[in-house]
Amino acid sequence: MSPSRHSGYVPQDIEPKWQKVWAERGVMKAADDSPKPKYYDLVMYPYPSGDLTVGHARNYVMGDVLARMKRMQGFEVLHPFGWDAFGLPAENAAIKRGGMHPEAWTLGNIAKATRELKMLGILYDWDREVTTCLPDYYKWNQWLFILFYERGLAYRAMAPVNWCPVDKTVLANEQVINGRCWRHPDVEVEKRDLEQWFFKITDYADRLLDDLKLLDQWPAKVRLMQTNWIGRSSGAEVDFAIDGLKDESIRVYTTRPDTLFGATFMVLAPEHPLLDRIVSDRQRAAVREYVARARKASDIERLSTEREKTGVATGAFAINPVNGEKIPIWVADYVLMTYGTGAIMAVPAHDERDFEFAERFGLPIREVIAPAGGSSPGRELRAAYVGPGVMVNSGEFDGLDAVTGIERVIAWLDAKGLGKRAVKFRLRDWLISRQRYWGTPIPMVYCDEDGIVPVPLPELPVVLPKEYKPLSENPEFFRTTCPVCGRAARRETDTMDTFVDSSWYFLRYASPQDAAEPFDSELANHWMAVDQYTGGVEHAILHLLYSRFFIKVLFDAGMLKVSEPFVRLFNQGMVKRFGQVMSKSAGNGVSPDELVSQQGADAGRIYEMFIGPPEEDVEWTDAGLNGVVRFLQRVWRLVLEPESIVVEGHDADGALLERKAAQTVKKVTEHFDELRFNTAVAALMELANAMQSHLQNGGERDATWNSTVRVLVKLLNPLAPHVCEEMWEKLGESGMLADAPWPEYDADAAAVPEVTVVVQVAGKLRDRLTLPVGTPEETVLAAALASERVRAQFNGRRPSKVVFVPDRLINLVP
RNA sequence: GUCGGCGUGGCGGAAUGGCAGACGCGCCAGCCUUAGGAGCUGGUGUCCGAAAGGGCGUGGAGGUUCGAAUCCUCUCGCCGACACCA
Repeated sequence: MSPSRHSGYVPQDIEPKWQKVWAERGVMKAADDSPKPKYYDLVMYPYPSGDLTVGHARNYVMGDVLARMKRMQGFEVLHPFGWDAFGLPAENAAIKRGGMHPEAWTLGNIAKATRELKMLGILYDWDREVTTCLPDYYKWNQWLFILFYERGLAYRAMAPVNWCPVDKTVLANEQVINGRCWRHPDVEVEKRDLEQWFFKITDYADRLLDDLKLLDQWPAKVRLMQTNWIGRSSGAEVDFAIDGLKDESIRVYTTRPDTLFGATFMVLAPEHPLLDRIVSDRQRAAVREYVARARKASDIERLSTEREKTGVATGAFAINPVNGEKIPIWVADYVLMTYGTGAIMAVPAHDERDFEFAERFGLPIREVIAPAGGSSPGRELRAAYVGPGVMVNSGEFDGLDAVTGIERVIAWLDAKGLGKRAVKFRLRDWLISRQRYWGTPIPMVYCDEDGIVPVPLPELPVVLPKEYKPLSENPEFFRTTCPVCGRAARRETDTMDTFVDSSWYFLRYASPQDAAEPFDSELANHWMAVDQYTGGVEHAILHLLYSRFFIKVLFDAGMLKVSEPFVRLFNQGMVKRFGQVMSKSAGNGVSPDELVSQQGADAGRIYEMFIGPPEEDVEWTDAGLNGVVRFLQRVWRLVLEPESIVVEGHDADGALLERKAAQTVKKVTEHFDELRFNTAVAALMELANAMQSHLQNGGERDATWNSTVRVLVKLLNPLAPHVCEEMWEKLGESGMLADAPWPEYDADAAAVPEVTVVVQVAGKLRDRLTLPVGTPEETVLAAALASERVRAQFNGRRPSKVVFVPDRLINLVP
């Protein structure tokens, strides 16, 4: 369907015209020194995959609609854009295209996507564009890395990695498919221990958790996901002596110190350092074999909860500190070395996993928490009881409520020096090393004399060599001299996780050309925090957590005054077509190019917003798009060719139209602010329908009409800026619509006169009804009837009176 | 398994305690047209009825309330996140 045939509305003519005007006038530029209040409107910057579809564009349209409204409302809007340009796909594409450099592929995609975004009329302040693969940007990744290092937040440690023995390279988790290499489906991935760089995010675990309370404009779901990810638990660490070994003890962590008397065995993780020392000669061979098997098991096997528990007795015994009991020590892979102390006291009566293990290996189960009133001595447990109850079989603690018991037992342990209160987190430190070419080189040097030495700041950036091959195989890159002693030394050849790039890019937008530091503190403090951050829910945990971490570190370093980066967060849904997420590679993509050349950018923008609730996944259909084209044609006719509308009646009501316009101002303003774009579009369609009825019913094109026309054009402008700008000009208005003030909400004009009706039964107040009073008699009647029906149905009585509040009282039923 | 979300016409969805189905798609009828995959007008939850009118209706069952798609309990179904975190 072509929109051009039945009105003067030809998007292909007007859209390029206005895009050029906006660019010339610089309406999208954010002034650092503006007296207006600032508004920082940010969409998550994309990976330039070369796959830009109207699906991704939906996101950017949302950001643009908000930016355009905020500008009209008198805010100085910062609406920048950039590219998450390092990363694996560029390397894969380069390999696939034999010989193409990742940089050429990436920059080519960026150029293409930029053109398409402009074509949709999305206005970014391109002067502030950030591209993370350019030395101008990644220099500051290196600078920040050294800052973290100097603050004790970057450290090196051994960590297991996925290793492909054929490619002799480390694989990302996503490149391991069913325990095998993605490029060699018949080759099993090995676990190797390598020295890796970590950021100490766990130092900030408490603050990252506590400050979630400040983020009241984030989706509850994301806050919950972060809470679970950080996973704070509190309990106690308890030392168990080892039978026959005087100088060693094993420390366990438990959240249930109240069940200490029910510990009937102990379990160590296969990697536990003391395992080798305590194991009995008799069990040594079996334990060795078990540990070797556990190491080899793939993550998938080991993590499966379906799998039956496995384990081996060590032959050693621990002494339960509360009662001196000797309990066997086992080794089993359901205990993780990476959480707590790598050792647990097993209380099968009150822990499901321990129960399962005890059943399997015939270990004793002793009840120490009895459900209230349910304690019968010697009763047999059929499953672990994890509910509330009273301590039993627990010596001096018998009879205590379990919750109180936790505190008492901790105090008791503390007093005797056997244990203490402890808090543990599920969150682990952030492993940032990547054995990849296409990323930010980690700016460190290894010297035989001086050890690990950061590259001096004036020597940054450590530039990625042009030649595309692994850095560890590129002597020109890794051969260097020690910044301290000047002797030959070796550079770090790992690059950084690209999540480092994205953890602070929104700060760089504040001073994108700053050559002295990653960002200008004063400007960053001016623009931060981000008022609206929009992006996919797939980043609910990592990107958002890492960014929050970065901001807190920079806050502590005195470089920022805000301690949280994003005030309001929104996660939009995905666009599907033929039931699948839209993408070029899936063959179901619609490109902005196609959309703009067929229906125009404005129709496409409105459709993107009208297609469904912004947080939901939506299905793209061509038929739905046609409805929006019709709407724009109708608007064009109403605004510029009203005489073409056939008059069929003579009962138009100017007051009604005025009220509708005022109500629409309120609705659209609120819905845009709340990002409920679909209902905002519906409200605008209602207004257009009301205007059309008005003319058809013989309404005058008087002052009310003219102001309604201007309200419609302004409210529609953020969604369909090209056509609105054109209509604005044709209406003979001076100045650009982009700078025109947003319509004022006139509450008086919008108010539907209301009255509160109080229905009384037998003199007692029973009901209040607030109702619009258009024609008073009808309204009263409607209210009364509704109430009467209710009374009749419910208790057979009828209302005796209807009371108008405040000033009238009438009898309804004689 | 645990946690969270969602169930409304032929379809996408409105309505967050007050006339269920706004708005749009699709469909039906009519107008206009040489023509229509355009435009305009009217209709379109379901059942009874020629109509006026009325009955039923928000996955299911109960409950709270004068009043429930909306709040509570249970249940069924779908989707998402986490997944042995002691």
